[in-house]
Amino acid sequence: MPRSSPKTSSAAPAPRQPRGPGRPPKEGSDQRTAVLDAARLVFARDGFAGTSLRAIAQTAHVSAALPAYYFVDKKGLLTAVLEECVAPLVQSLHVTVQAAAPEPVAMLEAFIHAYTRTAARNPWLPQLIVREVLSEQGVLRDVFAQRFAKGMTAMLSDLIRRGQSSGALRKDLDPAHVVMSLIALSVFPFIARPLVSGALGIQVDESRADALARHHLSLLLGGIREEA
Amino acid sequence: MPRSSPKTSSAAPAPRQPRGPGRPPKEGSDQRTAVLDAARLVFARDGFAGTSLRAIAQTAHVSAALPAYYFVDKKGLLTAVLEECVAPLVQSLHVTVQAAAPEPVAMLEAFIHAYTRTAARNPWLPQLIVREVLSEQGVLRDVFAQRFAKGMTAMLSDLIRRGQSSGALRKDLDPAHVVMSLIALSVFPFIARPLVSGALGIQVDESRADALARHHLSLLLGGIREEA
DNA sequence: TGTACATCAGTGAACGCGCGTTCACTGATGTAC
DNA sequence: TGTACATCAGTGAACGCGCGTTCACTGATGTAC
Repeated sequence: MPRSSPKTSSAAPAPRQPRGPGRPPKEGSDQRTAVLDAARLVFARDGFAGTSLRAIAQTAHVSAALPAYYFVDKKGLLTAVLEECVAPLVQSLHVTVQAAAPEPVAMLEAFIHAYTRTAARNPWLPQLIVREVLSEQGVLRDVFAQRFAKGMTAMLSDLIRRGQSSGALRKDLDPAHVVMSLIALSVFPFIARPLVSGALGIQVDESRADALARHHLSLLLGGIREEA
Repeated sequence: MPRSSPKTSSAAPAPRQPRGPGRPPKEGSDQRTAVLDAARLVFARDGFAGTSLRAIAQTAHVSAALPAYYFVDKKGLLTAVLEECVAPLVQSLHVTVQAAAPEPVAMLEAFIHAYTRTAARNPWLPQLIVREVLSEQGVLRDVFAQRFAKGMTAMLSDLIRRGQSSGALRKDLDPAHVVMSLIALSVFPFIARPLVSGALGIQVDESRADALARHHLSLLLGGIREEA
């Protein structure tokens, strides 16, 4: 049993190596995936510090030693969740927005709709990011916050600036502040679900995702003040 | 040594009781306060699960047994933080907004400015609330989320509705959704500080609080679209 | 005033428990010949 | 094909550690008389 993650290195489908002796990884084995999925959910629900590897193992119906077997340690498991669960979603969000180019307002609409749908389908995503990546003492703050945040915010900032240049968007607002507000509106409903569904009575689920996105766009573009 | 918080029950200045025998609480003793302040900071920074009572004791420069002595247990300490640190700030926010009544837009401005100033002066506040009270498995979610959230959201919803009736605010937006967005804009910069100051380059501190509030108001009232 | 005593705030050391992590081991699956 | 062996995925039980919590105790501060 190798100490450095055995299957991780061979995670990419081996391109027809000489195939040394020994048993190859069983095709149908999905225990690694089971651990990863359980970790995603439990980390998001209970936080990194509040989660035990035993709880993850139990959720995944595997032995308590398996998480360490595949992911070396607890931090490695969180890293893997970000690499293998978060990264693809962020990447796909990027692609969707770029597909709506070049019209800035259209890209903005694409971002808000795509993000809202993604978050509604994967409620663990915003919770995990905010709690463990964006917060002050987040375990992987510097490593990953930048990795995902830099690209996304750069794209959005550029988008806003182009909108201002073309005369579609107000020029008296600071682009960075607008990006911050844009993210704030999109993200908040998913990280404060109990408040939103409890005190405000707003359902935040997949079926309401588009209605939510439409509200955000309407408010963001037009503001709440009645035009004189 | 009484098991049920010794000083907590006599925290309110005793109104000239018969004063039974024994030593009264030393006037200058502030160890209880020291623990409470340390807890406020460390809970917000590391999360409830990620914080040890020993860490709090060390921060407060008291013995490891003191937190339990004054606050019974870890949950009791968090409860006390909410009761004695959060509640007064929320209360004062209420008062400030009501003082701006009855004009809805003026109250909105008062809320955003007052909240932003409060959060900038007490960065632990939004972090603590979001992480430990509003999140799915928050330790005191049901007890306290409602206690603070219900009143605040009710006031804000009412305010938006009155603004719509008076013709000052757009009637095609759902009041509950507007309240959600209002809170989202105000709260987000403080819970995602590393993102906001890192990737977006926006400083979130006391000196910038008013500028931040002005941006939120401008965006919220007028939207980002250039008027035709 | 002095003396005996009650009560206080606060502590040091220990408790059992659950945690992350380790490791010798197992039995199924493969290869070599 | 059969047999000996290598390697795999995965586990059960144990490790030391830090945690929340407990409790007998201390010495300063007060009261009673």
